[in-house]
Amino acid sequence: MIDNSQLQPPILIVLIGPTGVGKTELSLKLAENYHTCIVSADSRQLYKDLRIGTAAPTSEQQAHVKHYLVGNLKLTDYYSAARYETEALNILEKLFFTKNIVILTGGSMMYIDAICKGIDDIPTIDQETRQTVMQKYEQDGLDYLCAELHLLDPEYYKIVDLKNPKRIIHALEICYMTGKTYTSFRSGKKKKRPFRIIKIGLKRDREELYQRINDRVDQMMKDGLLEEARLVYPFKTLNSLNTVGYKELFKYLDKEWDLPFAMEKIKQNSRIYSRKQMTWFKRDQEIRWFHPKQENEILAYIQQLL
RNA sequence: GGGCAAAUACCAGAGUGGCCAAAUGGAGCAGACUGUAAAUCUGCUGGCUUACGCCUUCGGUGGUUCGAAUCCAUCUUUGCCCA
Repeated sequence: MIDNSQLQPPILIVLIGPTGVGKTELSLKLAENYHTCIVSADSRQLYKDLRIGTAAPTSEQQAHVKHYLVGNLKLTDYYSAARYETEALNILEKLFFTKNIVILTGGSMMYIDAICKGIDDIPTIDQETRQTVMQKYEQDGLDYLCAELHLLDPEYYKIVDLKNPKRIIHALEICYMTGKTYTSFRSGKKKKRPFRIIKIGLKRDREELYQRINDRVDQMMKDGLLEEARLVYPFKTLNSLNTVGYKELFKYLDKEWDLPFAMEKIKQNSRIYSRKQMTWFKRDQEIRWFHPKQENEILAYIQQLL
């Protein structure tokens, strides 16, 4: 007597798509349908104090379906895609003890990839190194850092975007801190996961998506986004608040912009972000695309793969 | 009715005789992406072309000039001022 279902690896349904496309709504339906829970892959919904502006699932929604990795961080907490990979995988491992299907949803492209493909094990940079490199950057400029990188990791130097300070700085941080090249940590290997992955992409016509984004921003304002922004204003320089919806309102609070303009900018930056997400997702051939309304087709598609 | 100023590409706005298809910024479009990624960065943005290049543009028309977005005349529109 062999129960075949026990031999099948569990399944992670990955629901992705640009901001405002309707992931949350559909993820709830799928979760209900499969009597399972949801793990978020959203780098900003992680923060407890950014509920409204990140369109995080509401407490009612969360009472209905259990969510993981939503609202569990303080704005001051250090976080990264690597940390996310570790935490999310731990959660998934536990969930798969009791569930055969779990849903992962969110729009943070790199977080999704961290789960599905994995990222290399690269040490986390300590404060001291971080400051040292930052100081060099500010004092000597990007060209100096590039020259430094050319010496320390010529291989990476050849392929990096030499105009992108973030990349150069990070590579140098690794070199300084570990005494090894950044290249030596870059395996580029896809990690094996103990579960199957079904990637569902949600997309809408651009016009339709933009309309939803615009409407959603108006709704957020009605729901108290400005108040939320005021509360977190003291932390505005933190990376966690380099976030669409907040950075624009900080400009308003700083009296640089008037409110209607700030709102227009939130909408615009959200639209830009949605395009950036699509650019990233387009490369991923594993994604099967649907319109959010095609619930039945989506269910049928999943069914056929189970 | 009179006087003055302005009109530049999607928008704003530089350019005031050749180095101008026209700075710069914004917007738009496309792209890159392994550690703070809602971050950061790149390219394109008059038409045709892979490109060299060619063609059509700087409110309209007509001039001056080897050559005009730039000078002149005139018309139109807009803003301001005086009546």
